[in-house]
Amino acid sequence: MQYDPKDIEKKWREKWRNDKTYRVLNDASKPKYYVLDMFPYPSGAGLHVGHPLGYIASDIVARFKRHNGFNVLHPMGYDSFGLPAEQYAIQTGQHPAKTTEVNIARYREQLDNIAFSFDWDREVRTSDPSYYKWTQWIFLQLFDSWYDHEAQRARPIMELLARFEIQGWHAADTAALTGDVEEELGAFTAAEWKAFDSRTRHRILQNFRLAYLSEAWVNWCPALGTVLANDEVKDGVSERGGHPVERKRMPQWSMRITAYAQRLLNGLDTLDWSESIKEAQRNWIGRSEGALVRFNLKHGAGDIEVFTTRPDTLFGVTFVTLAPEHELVEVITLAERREEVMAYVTTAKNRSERDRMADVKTVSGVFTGAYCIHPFTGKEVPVWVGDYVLGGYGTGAVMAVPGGDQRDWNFATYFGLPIIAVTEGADIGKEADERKDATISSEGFLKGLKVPDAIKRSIDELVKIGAGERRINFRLRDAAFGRQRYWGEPIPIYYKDGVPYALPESELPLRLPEVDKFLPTEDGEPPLARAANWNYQGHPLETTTMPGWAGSSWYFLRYMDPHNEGRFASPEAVNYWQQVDLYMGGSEHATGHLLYFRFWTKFLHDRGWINFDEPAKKLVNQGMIQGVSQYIFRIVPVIPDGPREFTMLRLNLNGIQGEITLPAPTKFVYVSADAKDYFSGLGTRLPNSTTFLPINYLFQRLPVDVKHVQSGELLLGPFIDSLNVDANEEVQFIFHAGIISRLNGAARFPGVQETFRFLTGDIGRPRTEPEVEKMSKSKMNVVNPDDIISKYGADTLRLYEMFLGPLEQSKPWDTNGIEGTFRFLRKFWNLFHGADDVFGVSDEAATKPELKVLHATIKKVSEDIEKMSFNTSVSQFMIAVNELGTLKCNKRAVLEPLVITLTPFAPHIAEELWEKLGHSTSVTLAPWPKWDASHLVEDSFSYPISFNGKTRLQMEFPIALDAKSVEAAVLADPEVQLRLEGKSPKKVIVVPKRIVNIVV
RNA sequence: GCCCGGGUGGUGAAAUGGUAGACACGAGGGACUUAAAAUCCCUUGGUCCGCAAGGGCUGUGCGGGUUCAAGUCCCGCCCCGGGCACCA
Repeated sequence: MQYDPKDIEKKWREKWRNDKTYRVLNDASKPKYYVLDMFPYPSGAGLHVGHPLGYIASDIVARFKRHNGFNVLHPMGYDSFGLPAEQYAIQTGQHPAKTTEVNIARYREQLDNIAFSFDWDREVRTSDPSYYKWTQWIFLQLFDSWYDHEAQRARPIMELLARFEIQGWHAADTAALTGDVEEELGAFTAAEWKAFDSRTRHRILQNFRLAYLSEAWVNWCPALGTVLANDEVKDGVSERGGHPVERKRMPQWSMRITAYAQRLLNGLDTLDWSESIKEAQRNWIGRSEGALVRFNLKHGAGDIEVFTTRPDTLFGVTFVTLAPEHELVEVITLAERREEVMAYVTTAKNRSERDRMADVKTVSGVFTGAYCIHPFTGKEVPVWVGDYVLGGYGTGAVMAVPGGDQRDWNFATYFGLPIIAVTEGADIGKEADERKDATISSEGFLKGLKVPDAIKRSIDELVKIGAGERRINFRLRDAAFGRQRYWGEPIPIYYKDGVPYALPESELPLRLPEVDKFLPTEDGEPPLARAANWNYQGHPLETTTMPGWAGSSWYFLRYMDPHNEGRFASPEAVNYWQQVDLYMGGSEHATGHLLYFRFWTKFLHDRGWINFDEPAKKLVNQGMIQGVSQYIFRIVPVIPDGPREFTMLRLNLNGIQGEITLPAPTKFVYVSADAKDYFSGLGTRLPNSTTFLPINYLFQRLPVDVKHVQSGELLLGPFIDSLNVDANEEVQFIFHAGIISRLNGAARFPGVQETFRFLTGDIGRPRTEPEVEKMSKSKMNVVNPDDIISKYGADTLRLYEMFLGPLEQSKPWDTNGIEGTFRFLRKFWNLFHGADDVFGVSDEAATKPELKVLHATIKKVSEDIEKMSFNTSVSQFMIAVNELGTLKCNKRAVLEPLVITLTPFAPHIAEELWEKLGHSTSVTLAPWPKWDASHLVEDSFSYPISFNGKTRLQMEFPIALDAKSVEAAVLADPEVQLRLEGKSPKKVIVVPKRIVNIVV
């Protein structure tokens, strides 16, 4: 029997399913290993070849650990709430739950085809009420918690209430209770607290809750009645529809992730994650040390607070800039400047933040007419508004030091504001001096100090005169948690007198209501406002839903105990499975998902629900699989029905050779990539001064479906079929050697009647031009694993994806090499089958060379899996099969252990052969073979003999021979002597079992 | 601008400081076959010398350095990919 994956793979898929081979029990008697993949969003496009790359790698590790006696948790599920399903629902009216269901079914089928060892009994879906019940429950815990910065952990809000009743709240509590990173709060005594009405108390508590309602800036699009993400806004209008967008402050549910900023930063040091991901998180958290400085206003009470990392440059301050959103803008602007300032503010703040940040070149701003007082010099400092200052970062105001900060310099130069040099050796006529190792040269007490000393000294001075203090600032902002959307978890909150209250736990899950349309209401309320009876005991329920990252922030816990109805997971399950041992996923989640994931884990730990505070010990990012698009070129008439006849040059390998008149060129004139250069000067003159194409023809580059391309050549038949041309319509191809065309299915070379076959055989096929880029439908370069599986089988796909190269490296998907892995499997199969294709293995004892191959393979593959170097393990398997083939080895003693080692990579073929070898239980349960070093010992080693590091000849010596004897033997060799030309070597280096190097 | 990756044959790639290019694709040649498929064998970094056997030189983005020995370590550049950012 020839190796035929089709039947084998189907057979085993069914058997695994029926036998529940991959079921995992919480069996505390075995050591555990938790392998987790980032679960997919089930999009309508289905799985593409990029998805399985990580899944296959983690599956190999999971299976390997299982063979090595671990109880392995390796689950899969779906991040099934999300925008695409909702958009589709808006367009088609289909309920997102329905389309999600259909998409999941397709994903499941595709995943099953690749033989992942998932325990599907543990599948979770974030959109399933039995799952989101617990997402809502965690939300309620967050709502019920505050962060104690002294104890560095979250605590129940009750404990804060108790504290208020005894101590009230004082300015001195700011550092302890809000960690200096949150909003200011007015002081109150214990007596005052007790006297507050419930509304006031709730309002105050919002400042402490980890899930809280606050005013936040959003991109509001009145026409769409919804809030847009930064990247949905371009040039102040919505990307879809081009409707105006305004920045608006709206009540929003937020997560106080900033409370965890320092711990999220510290925790990184304990994690076995890639340095690039950790660095990305560090940058995102963006801790900076500096000072808070207060500039008193010249007129009226109050001050402008600025945060600066460079208080040492204070003497260089020549103005202060406020963000357009800054609340003081309206207060301090002089009446006569009001109109101009407000006009600027309106335009500036309505630019999206991304726009403002991306546009470095344009400087814009306006003078408020107001002044503040420099804390050290007492001089008046003008206050400006500029959109280079962002409202959401720091205090929303900067002290501008044009001599020390380039952005301030640009602003000052543009508006003609004074620039003072702050550092020695600065050339402020050209640019700001941002060096952090400079010496301060400005006037005052900082003069002559190095920057770090000057920073310290300036803060001391600020504290002394009460104009500022040391401050740590984080770039990280609290995460917006509410979404004006339908397809997400409802937030379990109801409102009484406008005050938000937690829904009782017994009311969970708060199910998504039915609505007539998935659109906002006419007055801009989110879709949930359309639901009938959307209230709790007569009180309105929250109408926004949770963002996509809510469900994925804790899913790793649910897999541990997915059907528990009384808790998100039982303490026993959590204690047993603990952290994820290996987390596999894309690096695009570096700052989104992975940060929230860590945040929720820390929170659940603080409140005592779990006993660890990082979700995943080890993280591996699989590289991106890019698509290889294929482009062909086309000549199209600019006027579709205009005159068609034109003259072209006849081309061949030597270039241009005569003219061809195409009597009736059609709309389908394609140009092979190897001839495209002749068209580069389109409409202009070619080197021999003959116009090639009339000016009213266009030369286009367009992608062709990668399915219609093989080895860089266009497959004419399938391609022409895909064009939907009438059978009598002509399609022409121009390429290097000439022109071919097809009419009525037959093709002819101009002037000569020929068959199609002649043309493809003789002239070849039109070449396409490849380009590596992101996989996308529009580029027609999406490769779906199903096609490959139906052609070669899942085992080949698994092996090939691993063989492509190092897991973490991005690489283009290219099936050119896939034959190699398929051939390998066939050769592997043939080792067990005689020339007549009948299964047969021998029970003879293995020979020494056979054992060497076997043990070298076990060793290499075992070590490579631990290192996640799967491409090299596949190579080792190939080497083993080639060598065993040469040795004509069909011995059970060699092949049986080899089958086990191949199982993690190619489980179907391994199961089939294992069964043929006479086993009745699954090979997935077989213990991993141990390699024995004694089989790998060599008797002798062929030393490369090099002269000055250049290898010249080989000499074989027994391994046991010591360095001295090797040296003597080498020098005694006549050929070595010949090369020495009588000279005696300066030095001879002998590295046993490695090399001999003679220095002359 | 900053941060993180990465530059090795025609292609994907391999290489504890120790024989650069394993393994695979592709290409070329051959065997088997009516033919095809499949399989097997040989050649395959570049270049030069040689009828041949064989040999020389050169070669891991570029320029230096350390070392008996560098794809690998150090210094300085260039290029490509990805991420972040008027972050004060």
